[in-house]
Amino acid sequence: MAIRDIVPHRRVVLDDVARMANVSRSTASRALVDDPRISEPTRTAVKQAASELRYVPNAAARSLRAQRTRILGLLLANLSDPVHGQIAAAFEQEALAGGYRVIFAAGLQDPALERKALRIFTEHAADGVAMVSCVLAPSEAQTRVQPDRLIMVQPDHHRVQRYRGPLLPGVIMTDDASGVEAVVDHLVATGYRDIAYVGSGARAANAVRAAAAERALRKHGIRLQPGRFPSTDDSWRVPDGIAALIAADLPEALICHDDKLALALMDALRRPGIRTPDDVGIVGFDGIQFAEISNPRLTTVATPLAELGRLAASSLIGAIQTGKLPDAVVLPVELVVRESTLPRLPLAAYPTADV
Amino acid sequence: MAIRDIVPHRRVVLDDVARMANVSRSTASRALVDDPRISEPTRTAVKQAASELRYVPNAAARSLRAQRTRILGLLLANLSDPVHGQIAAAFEQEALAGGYRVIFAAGLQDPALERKALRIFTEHAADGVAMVSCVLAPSEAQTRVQPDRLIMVQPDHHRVQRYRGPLLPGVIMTDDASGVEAVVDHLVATGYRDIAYVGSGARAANAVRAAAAERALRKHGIRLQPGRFPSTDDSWRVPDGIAALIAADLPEALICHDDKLALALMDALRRPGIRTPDDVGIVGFDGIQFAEISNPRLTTVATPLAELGRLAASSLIGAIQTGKLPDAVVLPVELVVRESTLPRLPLAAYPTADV
DNA sequence: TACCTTCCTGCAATCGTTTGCGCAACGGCG
DNA sequence: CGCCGTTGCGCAAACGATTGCAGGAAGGTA
Repeated sequence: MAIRDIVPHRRVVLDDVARMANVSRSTASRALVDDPRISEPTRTAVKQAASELRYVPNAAARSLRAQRTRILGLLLANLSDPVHGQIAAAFEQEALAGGYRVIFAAGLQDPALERKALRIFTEHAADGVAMVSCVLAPSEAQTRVQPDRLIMVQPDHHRVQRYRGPLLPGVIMTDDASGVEAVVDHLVATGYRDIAYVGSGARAANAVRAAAAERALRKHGIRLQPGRFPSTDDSWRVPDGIAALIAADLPEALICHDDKLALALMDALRRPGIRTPDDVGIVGFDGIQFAEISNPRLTTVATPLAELGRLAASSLIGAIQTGKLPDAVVLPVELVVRESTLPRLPLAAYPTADV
Repeated sequence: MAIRDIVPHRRVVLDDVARMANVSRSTASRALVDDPRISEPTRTAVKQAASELRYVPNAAARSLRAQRTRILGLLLANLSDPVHGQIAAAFEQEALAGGYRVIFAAGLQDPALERKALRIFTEHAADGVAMVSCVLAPSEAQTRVQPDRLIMVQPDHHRVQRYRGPLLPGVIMTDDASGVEAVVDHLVATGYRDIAYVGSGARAANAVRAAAAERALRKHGIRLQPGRFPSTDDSWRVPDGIAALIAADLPEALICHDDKLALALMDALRRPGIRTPDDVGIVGFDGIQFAEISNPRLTTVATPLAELGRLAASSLIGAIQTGKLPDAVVLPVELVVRESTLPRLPLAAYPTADV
């Protein structure tokens, strides 16, 4: 039987394959998934027919019947953000390796958008959902998707809020508090005393990092003036107005909410003529790749971005298969000291540990 | 009838809604989509029941019957890349606004991965597919997914290869050649003569940009030595070896394959003590946001990244609805001159046009 | 009363798979 | 020869929605 006898102008379906192989639909289906009940010659014939016809199974039909979609929903703050880009890439790769597809949505720190995304995931009956840096309360999220198929990635709020109870399963946290503490210790050890925090208004992690900075500084007997400088919005440029404000009341060091802000701030401060690290030390958070090649290279707290994505995906897949969500985990972060918080030295004298 | 009488521990389906509203499944279905045949009171009752039961339609069942999934497949080079992140974000947003969901895959410049992704899109019966910066030949891609539902985003090869024939519909191109030409004109006008190109081996756009640089330079009577410097791989660090090579044979200006490479190269050249722009002019390509805040700020060719994403999505949706792919289009790019190709001036004297 | 519209609703088929169950055919064994 | 266990396959029923078609009720007209 030739291909053209079977294929009109319609998608090839399982029946076509079965017909070509002279077996029933059920046999064809079983042969394609290597069901042991099917004999070797039949299996071969079916596979041969399938490949000849370029048969591609229909995921919707399969999902409908199997009650399993092999789709993972990934909801994150912002697709274009380098931090989330790295997480997303790792998530996608891990999911693909496990045989799962990923459907994405950006929450943009907007609860309404996040709800909408969760609804979409539910419509598509995603087998699992991961939320990264979202603003929706975990309790609400759990009412909107199957709570035992939900992974949330977020900073460790508990540590800062001196929370002692048991942790929710399925939460993957980064130890932002320790990171900020390491930053403060480093700054103080380097000789900085007048230290300020600059936040990025819209971001979910802001409160945690700011509070952690406050506590860590207090440990050294240094007081952080809350609200000393206004928070910036989430854009790539720090307004000249804010830069001028900071320039007029210049601390010795600035802890920034994240790397992007740190880099943007370094740039904005160049206009009023303030140099890093000569005039002010600057440190970021996240450890994005641009921080490694900025000028000066940026001191930051490296978070395991790829690991976060991988772990979220693999935890989810594990939860789907075993029905059990992994316990909450707090991933360590690492202080990476680079040029932006060091007294100016000959370039060759800079530490090269991270190169 | 109370909710608990109807909902055991199973997902709510249309039948449940129908039963609660005392109508048939078909009436319930029609009421939910505001079919004019359904009377007002019935419609209201059904909607009331649906919301009370928190009914969410099953996308798989709907797609199966309707032969339309409202899913768009987006295949791009690299999810974690800032360039593609911006495109992806815009694509997702536009798709969502049009009522479409996006399923992603990263091709990583690997034909095998790209084929696999296309197969996945086919399995999910995506209504449309967009490929951004992919390496698969358009002709092959067209055999693997419905060719009239396929958008490809890529640099304009034709311009460089002096191709004169008709352009394939459904292709969205960026005018890389003009961009590079503008760069060269700018460099020459600024006084640079000894100009080299540094490529990034794995990237698809590399050949186009390199060839365009060669042609543009020839126009000014300048010869580009092909292979003067080795291509880098796609990483964030330029190996010290390559930096040393360049330092030893330093041109007056370097045209880099993209912004990431340009920034990485500026950084790598700092170690042998070469400063930008004092010792060498450097220019990138793409116009990523970090190029606006690097030190020095980077001269680059801004490509309309968000527009690319939006246009890809809206073209696709248009093609799905009208059945007709839009004609090929070439989007203009724009030279943005910043500090990295200017003689060192007092900071205040720099052009601020793009600030 | 008979008949025709108009409006609203329900029946049942359909989309393309997976899968529980039943049934032949076959060979071995007593 | 009769019985039984295996092996290999097919029948038909799901999964949850959409939709062509038909039918019942209500109202108007001759």
